[in-house]
Amino acid sequence: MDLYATQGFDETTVAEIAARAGVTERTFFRHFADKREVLFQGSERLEEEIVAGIGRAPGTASPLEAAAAGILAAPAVMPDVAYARRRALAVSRNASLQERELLKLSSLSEAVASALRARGIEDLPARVTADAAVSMFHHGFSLWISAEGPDDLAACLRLALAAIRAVA
Amino acid sequence: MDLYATQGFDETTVAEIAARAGVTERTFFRHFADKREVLFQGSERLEEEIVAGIGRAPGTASPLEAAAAGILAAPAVMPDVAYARRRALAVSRNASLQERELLKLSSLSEAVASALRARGIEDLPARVTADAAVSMFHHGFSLWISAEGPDDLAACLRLALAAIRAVA
DNA sequence: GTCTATAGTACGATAGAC
DNA sequence: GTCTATCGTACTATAGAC
Repeated sequence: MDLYATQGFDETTVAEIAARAGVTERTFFRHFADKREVLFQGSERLEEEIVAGIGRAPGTASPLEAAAAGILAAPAVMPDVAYARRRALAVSRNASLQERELLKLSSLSEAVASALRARGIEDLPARVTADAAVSMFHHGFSLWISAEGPDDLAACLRLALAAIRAVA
Repeated sequence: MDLYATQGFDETTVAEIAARAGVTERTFFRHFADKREVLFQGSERLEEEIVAGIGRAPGTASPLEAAAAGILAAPAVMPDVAYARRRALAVSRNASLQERELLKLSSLSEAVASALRARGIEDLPARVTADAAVSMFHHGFSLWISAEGPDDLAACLRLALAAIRAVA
């Protein structure tokens, strides 16, 4: 993060990162599939937490309610806001990092859809509800790290959910 | 597409593509920013058509109705279903192509959100409605190139829209 | 840990089109 | 006479093969 923040992502080589960490380039690639993956370490953990949150939702909950309950479990595994802002700045400045972020969000959508199908929801409704949940996470998170939104991530997520509900 | 289909994307070099086209590698990179971009040529055109469709929606339309009207303008600029299937197969087999596809969809979402803001809609509602529209496009398109859905793209898009409406 | 292929960039030259 | 298209070469860093 220090190297990315001071020099930029493209201007930072794997050799520099490895040297800073006291290992060789080859060791870096043993731990991370590629140079970008360093910034996406907590993503599986986040996905698991959200899926677990959906599992805890009452059986009477609607698809959107269940999915939203999952997203509201996210704050438990999020980093502090200062790190989140640093990271978001780096991502916003680099298209390839944005691509990777979108792939992670897409993976999250599939995990949510799968959890909804496990609750007996049909395929197409599960998929579009999962997309809505990811939209809720995405814009709630953006609000959180922006200057305007509330300091509390959960409050930001609820604002995003309210906006989604108002659409229909 | 022939090379990607027979050998796979990773196994196809830019040198091979350039040779097949009768130009040099250098010329290839003049036309395409990178190797993946070849498969995403019509994306700006699609974006323009959708934005224009939103512009033609009546002033009385709700945000979701206006956005959906834009998406329903998409079939006018889509390739034939056989090509779409070939292309989708190549993308599904390669993570980096999926990343690029998601970036294009993200760009589409921003364009839709911008068109909605131009209609006087506030920022957050515009963003989540745009995400819903992209979800409609994505799943309608998937249905179209799958074996199950209707042959008509517009009919597939309407099915996706109905599923989104049912969520809330 | 070693070796290597290939994507993609930088800089530059040439030449046809209108 | 400007604009745009092609091509040449040298180079670096990523990432995969072994």
